[in-house]
Amino acid sequence: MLHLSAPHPLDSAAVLAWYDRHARTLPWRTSPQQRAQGARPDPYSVWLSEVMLQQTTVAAVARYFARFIELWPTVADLAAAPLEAVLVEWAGLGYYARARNLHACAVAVVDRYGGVFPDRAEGLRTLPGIGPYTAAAIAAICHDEPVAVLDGNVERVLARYHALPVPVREAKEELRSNLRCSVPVRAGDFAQALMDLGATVCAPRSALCMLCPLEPGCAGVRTGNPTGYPIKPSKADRPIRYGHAYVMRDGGGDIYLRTRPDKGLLAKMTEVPTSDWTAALVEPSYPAAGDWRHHGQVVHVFTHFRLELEVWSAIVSDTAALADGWWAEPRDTGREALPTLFRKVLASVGL
DNA sequence: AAGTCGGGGGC
DNA sequence: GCCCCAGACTT
Repeated sequence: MLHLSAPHPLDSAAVLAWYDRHARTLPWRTSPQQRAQGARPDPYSVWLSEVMLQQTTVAAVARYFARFIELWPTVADLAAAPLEAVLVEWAGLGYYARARNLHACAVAVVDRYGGVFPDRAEGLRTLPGIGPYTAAAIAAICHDEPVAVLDGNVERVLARYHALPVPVREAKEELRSNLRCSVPVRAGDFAQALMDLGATVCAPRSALCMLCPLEPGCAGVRTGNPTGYPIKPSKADRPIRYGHAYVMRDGGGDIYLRTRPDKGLLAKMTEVPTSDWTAALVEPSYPAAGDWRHHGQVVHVFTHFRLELEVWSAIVSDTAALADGWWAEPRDTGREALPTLFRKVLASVGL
């Protein structure tokens, strides 16, 4: 089914001219001026930033990016690091499968390609954690391969430009093939230009069309309601799950921590023990004997459900049954792979 | 094609 | 509160 009534190439020259004047300065970016003088971005930095930026804002990524580059300046350094160290540094950024795939990808690049990333999107696409978007982005930005770089920003720009009459998901491949026809020689700058355009001019709730280099051909402007696009699919309501979290401390004040299962939510990350998370709250079932004290609730919102945990703490003496985890000093929890949820739990008991 | 997978910033 | 973010992977 075709949804682009009159597909025509974008004015890529106008987009590039806009980008030459308005490109954002980002830590992982090579500016259009630098690129014009022959500078090429480092594929490792581009890859690292692209993975971190998946479904994640620039502001949230900046500190993590700097820290990873400081700790692991090359893909070989990252590949040589233990996965546990990578998870510690990723903690708080979310979508932890990205961190596991990041490490697996680094190992694969070293083992399969001698530490050099493939230069074409087709080759990049075979690596863990690199999907259609990321493969295209790396190949375009690093080598100017003329591929369509289609992220959420660009989807919005194109949905408005074409006044796309259906949700993006139903027309994604059509948008991709159409965009491919508009890619100029400066493929990397063009890709970053469209993403900057979506982030600054053609933003989710505001469209500054008078500033947009694509305004002359934009069907969304002609409808009089460009921000009405993209059309959103109906959203499912978020269920609530309930449970208990048990913060245990030994006689020395150390906190009992353990590793979550290999698969599923927050896989392989560090946690404090909790009950199952269920549709209705059940009575607490304390993991060890002690004088248990209630500390109120922690509420945490995940993508597809909302979690409300009752937080309990106790000093426990019989620690024999707590053998699968370890005891950590409160001052050392910054070096544990604790997701934000469990940092909230510790904070609620004053740790 | 739909579901799973975090967390935060902006409004 | 709600929306969305330089998406990938599984089923």
